[in-house]
Amino acid sequence: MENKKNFHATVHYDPAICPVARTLKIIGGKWKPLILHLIGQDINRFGQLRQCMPGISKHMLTEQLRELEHDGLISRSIYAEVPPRVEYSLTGKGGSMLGITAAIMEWGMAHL
Amino acid sequence: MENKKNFHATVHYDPAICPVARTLKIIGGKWKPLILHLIGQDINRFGQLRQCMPGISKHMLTEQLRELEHDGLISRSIYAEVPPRVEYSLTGKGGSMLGITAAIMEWGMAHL
DNA sequence: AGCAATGGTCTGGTTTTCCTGACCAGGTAA
DNA sequence: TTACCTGGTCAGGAAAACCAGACCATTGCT
Repeated sequence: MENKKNFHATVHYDPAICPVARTLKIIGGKWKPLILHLIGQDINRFGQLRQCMPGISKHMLTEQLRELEHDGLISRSIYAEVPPRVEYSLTGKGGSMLGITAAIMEWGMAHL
Repeated sequence: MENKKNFHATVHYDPAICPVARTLKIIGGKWKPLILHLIGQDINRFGQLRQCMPGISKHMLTEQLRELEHDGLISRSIYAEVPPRVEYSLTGKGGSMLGITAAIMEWGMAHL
């Protein structure tokens, strides 16, 4: 126990290592799991996503999408049409998040 | 299409029904999934939880625990010792959240 | 007397999150 | 000409989340 008082109550746990804590740093916000879930359902255009997230502002949605893209979870494709169309899709890494959103959905269906 | 312009882009989706959105209302914060995960690991005392969540204040931890208790996910037991001991444990409903935290943990282990 | 231990509460202030509403491009349709 | 489409950007401010540090009770040890 070295220079450690109160040994019996200490917990040997490193949050810098904990995969739960670290994953939550990436998707721990208010919107991100929902965005990933929606894109996974092929709701993949900016306007459609907004419709599905009542109350979110354009600014915030843009910001969240940029962060997800930066973290390599989604990719963004622009189609040179008129008016221009933008589609978001899950990357492999992003698709692997669907296990989490599926667990969330299952819980909701069972308990709400 | 009734009185609906721009029909082709509308999405038929009700967020008040979406189990993902509704579940996120309960555990969508910064700390709650981690708290549930830790209690699931038998890290169940106030002081221990604090150690595992660097940066969280006593006030915030108290608040989150109270909300989880209010939502029926955890229960609180006080032992009349000196100094008094308090232990938190998962209810059945709370235990069923471990599927979600497990998915989060798995993702973290695979991708970080 | 003075300190340690646990599990908090409370005040006051900072930081993060989030929203509203205006604005933009560039083509198209009335 | 004027309005509309998409997918944004930007300024400004409100609200929510969050933190540090002081304080409290009780009992036992020194």
